[in-house]
Amino acid sequence: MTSLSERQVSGNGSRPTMRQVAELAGVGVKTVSRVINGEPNVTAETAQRVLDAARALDYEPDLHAGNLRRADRRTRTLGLLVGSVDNPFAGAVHRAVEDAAAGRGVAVFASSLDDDPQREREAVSAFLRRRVDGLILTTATAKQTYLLPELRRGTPIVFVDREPSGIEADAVVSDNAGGAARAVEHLLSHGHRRLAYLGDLRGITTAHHRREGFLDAIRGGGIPAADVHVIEDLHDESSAREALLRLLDGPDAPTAVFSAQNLITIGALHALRDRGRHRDTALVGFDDIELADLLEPGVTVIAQHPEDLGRIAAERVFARLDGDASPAHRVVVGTTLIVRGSGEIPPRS
Amino acid sequence: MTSLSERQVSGNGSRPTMRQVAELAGVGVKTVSRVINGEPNVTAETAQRVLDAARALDYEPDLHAGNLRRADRRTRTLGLLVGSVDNPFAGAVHRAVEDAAAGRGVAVFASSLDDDPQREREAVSAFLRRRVDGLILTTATAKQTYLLPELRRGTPIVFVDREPSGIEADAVVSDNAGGAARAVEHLLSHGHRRLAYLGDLRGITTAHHRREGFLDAIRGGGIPAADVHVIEDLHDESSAREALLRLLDGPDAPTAVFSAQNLITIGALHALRDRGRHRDTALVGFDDIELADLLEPGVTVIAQHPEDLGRIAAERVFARLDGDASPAHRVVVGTTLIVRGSGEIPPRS
DNA sequence: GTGAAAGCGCTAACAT
DNA sequence: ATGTTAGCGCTTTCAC
Repeated sequence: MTSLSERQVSGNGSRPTMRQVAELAGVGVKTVSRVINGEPNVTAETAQRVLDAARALDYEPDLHAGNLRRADRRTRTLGLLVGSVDNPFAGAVHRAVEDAAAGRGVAVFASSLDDDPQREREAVSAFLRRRVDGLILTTATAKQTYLLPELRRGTPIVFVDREPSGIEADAVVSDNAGGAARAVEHLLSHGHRRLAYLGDLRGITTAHHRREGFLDAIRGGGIPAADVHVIEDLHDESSAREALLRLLDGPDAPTAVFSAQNLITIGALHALRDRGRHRDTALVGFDDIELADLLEPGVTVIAQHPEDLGRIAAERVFARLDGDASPAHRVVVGTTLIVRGSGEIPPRS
Repeated sequence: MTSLSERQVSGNGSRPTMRQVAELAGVGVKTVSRVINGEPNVTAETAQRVLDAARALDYEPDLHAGNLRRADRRTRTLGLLVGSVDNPFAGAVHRAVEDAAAGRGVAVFASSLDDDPQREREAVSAFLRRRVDGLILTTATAKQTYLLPELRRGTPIVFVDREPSGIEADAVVSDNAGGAARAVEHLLSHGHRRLAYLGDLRGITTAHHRREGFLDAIRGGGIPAADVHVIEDLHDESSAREALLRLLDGPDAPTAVFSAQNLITIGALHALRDRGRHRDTALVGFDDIELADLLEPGVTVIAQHPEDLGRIAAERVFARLDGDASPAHRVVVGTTLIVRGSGEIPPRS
């Protein structure tokens, strides 16, 4: 009859509004609003009429429209920035954040940065335009001063895995230096003196701390620096593999290797296999890897606890949203040495 | 001075609006809107004044507020539902969806279902309330008729990995039956007759198709059904491990095993190691697993291509959003047999 | 090239 | 217990 509301989209396009629900139920919009939001002062009977109407129309309230006027202006949405959602470590962090958020009716946006600072800026902006209530990030930038205005505005920002720089904000990180030192001590205790460090891009704070922990322990063990190979700026499996192959083929091949990151560990494992040296070269990896226990030898690792990192980071966000105005927290999550065989191989004599 | 705008939140709480940017730039809001959205009819000079003001205030436009009145009503947001963001298969799908979406300025919500139908309903509702432009889901429900109203309304809904039921919608799935059959043929060609099938929950369509493919190939190979163990309703590593341990310890232990899912494969690998049977029992897994090439023997698998599934699913969503009103597509992505050793072990004689 | 007014779907504040 | 009015931050429409 009326041609006013005709649409030419592929579906019929129309989404029921609260007004339509109100009309069908024969009540005012505010009554519908009360029912949908579980507010008091509605008789059970009216409430039922409203719910029936909503059901009949397959009504879903528009959260964003409501937010525009709502006092707390919460979108019940979080933004998570990680290296890549495809990485097992990030997946575990993500899952923990999601679990903490789901209990509060909060949905999670995720974005992969591939350690590209430019992507971080864009992803943060995309999330802020969507008015996320908080941000959890494994930063890819050297300094995060660009977040200062947003932080001052009251948006909870929590750094996970990597520490912030140029900004005082909550951070939840692994004990990178301690874990790396523990790996070295473990190798030294098995008699090794010629060690190699295979590390990630130097600009990444975790890589820096792991390297420092490694070198501190080397010094503490009285090992001359000349006996140690420090290879950095590796960033994926293939570069790590090639780097270790070069070491194995060169003079003074290490008798023990510390690989400072999961992909680097996998690259190192490949290199050792390539040269048939996996049974006479010790290896300890930082961050646990899938199936490490089924390899021969099993891969000894310094395991991180990504579930804890993610959960605690999410809890920090919610604490801030709940009004916690205390100074920036820095939470350090311990690492765990998991002995499986590769780290206990003695030096070749 | 004015106490009207005082807030008691921890930050100063105020977020600049387009109006404030307009005032600072000395122009009307509509002009700011034009600049922010890259619309024509603004002189370069005015545009610069607006951009300067926006920069000075650290202004981020409110996408949702704009959407309320905007003609296309697109939030530039997608909802992705997977088994768990912590699973490598889901991670790869997720990453592919994200990459396809990022190019279009679309952000992605992800949610883990743990194969719980109830969680699916809640997650879908949470996404619809946030007005996602489209939905990509690895469904956990037996029937998805509850999505019919939304689909008719024009919201693109694409099923990935598992086929829909009770609803005609786009679907992108692996060739589950074909891949499973290929696994069986491979095992039969190496002389096996006593096979075992270790499968996921029967309610899951992929599990069903893999089982059918397995049984078809068994029949095609002239193997009597009595020589085959079919174990179903396994759903994680530990249940798979225990199930295979029981088979290995029982009479008529299989000489070859087909594990129909990545976690099941890992459980099976553990069981074989537990009994020291990994070198004399053949194994082919469905879905590739990390480090499969470094195990001894290497793990032969029917690899899926999760990146393709995710990318194609996202492309379907965008095609629908761009007006494609053709009947529901069903895209089948092939699988790849990767020979690594475990699948080529001959039967014990 | 620019801006004022109306309105998107909802909630706050204030009726009744 | 329920409804009415204004307004959230933006885009649309239309005037200049």
